[in-house]
Amino acid sequence: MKAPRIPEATVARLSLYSRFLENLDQKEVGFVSSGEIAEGLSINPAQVRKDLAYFGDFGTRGVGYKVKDLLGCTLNILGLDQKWPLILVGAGALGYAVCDYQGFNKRGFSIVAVFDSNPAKIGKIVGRIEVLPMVKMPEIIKNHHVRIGIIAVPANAAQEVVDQMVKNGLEGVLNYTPVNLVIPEGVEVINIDLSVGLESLTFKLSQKEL
Amino acid sequence: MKAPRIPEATVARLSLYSRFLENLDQKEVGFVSSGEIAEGLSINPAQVRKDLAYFGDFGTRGVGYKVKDLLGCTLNILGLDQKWPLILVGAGALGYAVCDYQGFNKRGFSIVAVFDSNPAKIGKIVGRIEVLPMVKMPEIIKNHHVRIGIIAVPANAAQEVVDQMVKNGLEGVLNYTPVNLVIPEGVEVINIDLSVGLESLTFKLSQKEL
DNA sequence: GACTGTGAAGCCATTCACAGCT
DNA sequence: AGCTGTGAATGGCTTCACAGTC
Repeated sequence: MKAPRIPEATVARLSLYSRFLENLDQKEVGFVSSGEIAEGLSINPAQVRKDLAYFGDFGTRGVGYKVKDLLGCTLNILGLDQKWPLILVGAGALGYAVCDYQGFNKRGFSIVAVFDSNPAKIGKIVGRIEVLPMVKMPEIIKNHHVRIGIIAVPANAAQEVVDQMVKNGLEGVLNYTPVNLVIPEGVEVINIDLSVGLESLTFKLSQKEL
Repeated sequence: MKAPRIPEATVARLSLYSRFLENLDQKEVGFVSSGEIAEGLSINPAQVRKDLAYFGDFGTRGVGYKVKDLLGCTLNILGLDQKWPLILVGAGALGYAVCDYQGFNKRGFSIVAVFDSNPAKIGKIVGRIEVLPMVKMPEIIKNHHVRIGIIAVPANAAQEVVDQMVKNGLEGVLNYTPVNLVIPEGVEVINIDLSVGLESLTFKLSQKEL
């Protein structure tokens, strides 16, 4: 595998390709062209080819890409050929939703523990998993070799939570909180903002009136 | 207000600025510089100034921006000086989370109705709101002048839901489903993918090993 | 002195257009 | 004929650097 530095945007799309291919594979489609992928995802075909070509020559000219092979490659590149145990902090409504979310399970992720700082929540069951107190975090992370944590707590608790995660050696954080987390070099954070998109919509609809 | 076409990315950041300013205002901070905003959001200061300058000259050289004024302007630009009633389809865990999400309420959004196609869910209460059957959608949309809908259903139901939304005149859709929705020209869709970010993380962490 | 507003430069990403394979 | 892989062209966004203002 050669690695001439992959654009951020390409990685994000790779995830989309991979899921798209999974669907095709389930429908037992054998081959697919860049044009078909592009249409299914509302992307430019050249974009699809260029993205895939970063990682090697997967396609056959005149034919397209073999679904099974390409799917395997995308999973491989994304690191999904290995198991990624996750921990989740926050047993509120958002935490429940994350546990319940099919997109994680389907792709081989598994949440091995849910934590909450509220004593009233400890012991409750969130999607088959018992909620644990925060003090158990070090132990769980070590025993399950967890590298990634998910933050689904109220905004004012987010920094405190990520500090603990970092202290316990986590290398990646998925942050559902609208907070700009401060983290040391070497830890990766991905922010998913549930409401910025809504305000893009109101902006656009407001503009329409003019 | 002049409008020389605003970059997509600028609009997204405007939402961040606006929330950041709201926090400052609550702390009764009077003035703020582009550098301070930039630091708080991990952005380049020049970026902040350029973004804000698209909409007019809000700042004072040597001083910075007046928090209250700038906050008002951002809200105005984003269209948040008016009420945006929303409907939500999907009374599962994700739907609960969306209803519960403080980011919407704090910014003046209100969900006026929750719909679900599952008869077992009808009549249940989601965050003070009763779950209604899908057939009530036209009536609610008309009576409350709803323009934006939120989709939080399982993936396989998403297209069907958006079709109904469009048929009933909605102009904007916030889609939490990992599905590429097909919609007619003139309807705005924002996709928020809860899991793509996680796969960016696994990609990066996998690369680290090399 | 401090900070904004902005042309110019630089960088990244997307799209085009076509050569090359099957 | 059909579709991939890719240099070249385009377009958009970000950053720099500095003139202008308080």
